[in-house]
Amino acid sequence: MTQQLSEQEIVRREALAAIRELGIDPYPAQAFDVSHHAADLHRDFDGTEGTFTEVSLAGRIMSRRVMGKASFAELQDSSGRMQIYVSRDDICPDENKDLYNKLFKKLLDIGDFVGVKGYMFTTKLGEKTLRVEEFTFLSKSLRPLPIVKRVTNEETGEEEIHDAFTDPELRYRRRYVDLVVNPQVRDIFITRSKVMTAMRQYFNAQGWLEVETPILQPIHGGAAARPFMTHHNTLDTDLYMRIANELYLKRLIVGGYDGVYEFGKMFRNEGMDRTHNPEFTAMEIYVAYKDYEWMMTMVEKMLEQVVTEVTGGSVVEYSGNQIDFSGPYDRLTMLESIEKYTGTDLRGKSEDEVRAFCKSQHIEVDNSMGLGKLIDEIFGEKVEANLIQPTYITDYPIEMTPLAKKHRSEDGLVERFELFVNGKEIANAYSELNDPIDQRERFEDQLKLAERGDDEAMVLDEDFLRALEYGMPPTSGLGIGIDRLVMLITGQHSIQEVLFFPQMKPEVKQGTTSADEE
RNA sequence: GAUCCGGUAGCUCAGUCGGUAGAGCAUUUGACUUUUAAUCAAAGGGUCGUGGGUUCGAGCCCCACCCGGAUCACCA
Repeated sequence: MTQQLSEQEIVRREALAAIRELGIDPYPAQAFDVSHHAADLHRDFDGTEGTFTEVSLAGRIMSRRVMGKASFAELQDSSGRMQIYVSRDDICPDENKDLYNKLFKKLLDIGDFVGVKGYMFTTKLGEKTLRVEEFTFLSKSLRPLPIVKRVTNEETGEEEIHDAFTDPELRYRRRYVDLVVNPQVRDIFITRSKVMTAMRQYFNAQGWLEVETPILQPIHGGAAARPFMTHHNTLDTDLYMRIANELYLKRLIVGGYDGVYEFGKMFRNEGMDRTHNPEFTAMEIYVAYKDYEWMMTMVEKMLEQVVTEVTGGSVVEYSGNQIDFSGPYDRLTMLESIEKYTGTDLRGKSEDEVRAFCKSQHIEVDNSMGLGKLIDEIFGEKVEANLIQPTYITDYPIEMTPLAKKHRSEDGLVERFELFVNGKEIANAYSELNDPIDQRERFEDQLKLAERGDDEAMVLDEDFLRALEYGMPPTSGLGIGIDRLVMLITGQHSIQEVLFFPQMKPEVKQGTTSADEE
């Protein structure tokens, strides 16, 4: 495959060859010993001469200002940037000045990796700077990076960004470039990692076990969604990419663990938009001998701790709302929430009465909708968007929740809650159904839905029923959409901003014609 | 899936009424030993997303398609 090189790419390849001609390996194998990171030096060096005299840094050259025999450059490592001062006679004490005159001034490009050793000082303009005594070339960059310039406006004191690398398509397709030039993007993923670490620490401290369960499943159970299908050649059997791991985690509770949790990718063959990616991360946890009321208390404690550990406080700003994750959170049953936001109490109402209410509220309904579906529609239209502060909605209609236990006192409802924040669901939990006979009937109800054409109805999993027949303790289970939680905590409005590599259509290469599909 | 917006130099963008393709940064050459988007002088760099059409002439108008974004519908 031949590629058309731009002028700048040709120049960089010529520089690569010239570096080799100087006897310098542009891709040396040996390790470079790093003593500090840029952020450490900005924090710890107070300007006192004679401190920080043996400092070595490594990273990319991000800018360079050459003034004859002396130069300034910015070196960027994983922590940030440090200005370096390079003087010809410092790095070339002998007669041969090639290292400065040729390598540093001519052959070095923005994006190249270098290692520098020297001592810290403060320039007359007050910037902490590393004066370089030893300069080591570490890796050549053959493609120009986008040049993003940040400058502090002297009048307003605000940071202005020039020539920002903002095109979403390029940013997502070349996330590595995005991460190099946009530090705020790097920070989002650091926060994402911290969120997951803080959750793990919370669960591990309770003695619950982190587990892994199959991604390739013969039956796509545990949720209502269209799956991806694949095929195992040796077994000659079709397999599904999991849409949920719920049924496997419950099998582990049957097996005797007190608590199990899994952070896992789920795969759903459905539409994509600002809040949906075909693969996404869910955290599911199951704890024996507990119910959904206990789970609500656990979740609010856990989220308060996680948000506080990650952000330094319990309040997060999102879409102009101050969202406070400190518990306890409001708890409303679904019917109470509808009464609160519509003024109408639907308790004890018949399906026809509820349908008439929908029409009076201009909510679109059709005759295939049962009572549970109608109530869910009203909730979605009238209530959901109002739930800005973390709020538990409890006690859902039984029809839509085949894996939850029937309510201990309310007919037609199940012991389920969802946690809403900023008008969006971020967690879903049940007192888990552990009655194998009831569970079989619920699966059979789902089969009837499937026969009526519902391609998202849940599939009957005979082995899961067998596990329940051996006996499962009363258990509460919870799922949290990690991507959406991270969106909230980092203030992002697109799931693509919290996934390193969001799903994209394949890049089209020029000159190729794609065969017609279908 | 529907509607709207966008795709022009390595990057960010401008491009008037349809009449020779523009700027800043980046790149190249030169000057400069404490710069701060360094500065100064000069130069090179384009299949205007793809394919058709209208026209004497298309970045611009028309049609189709590709990619992306936003909104809506469905879903978590």
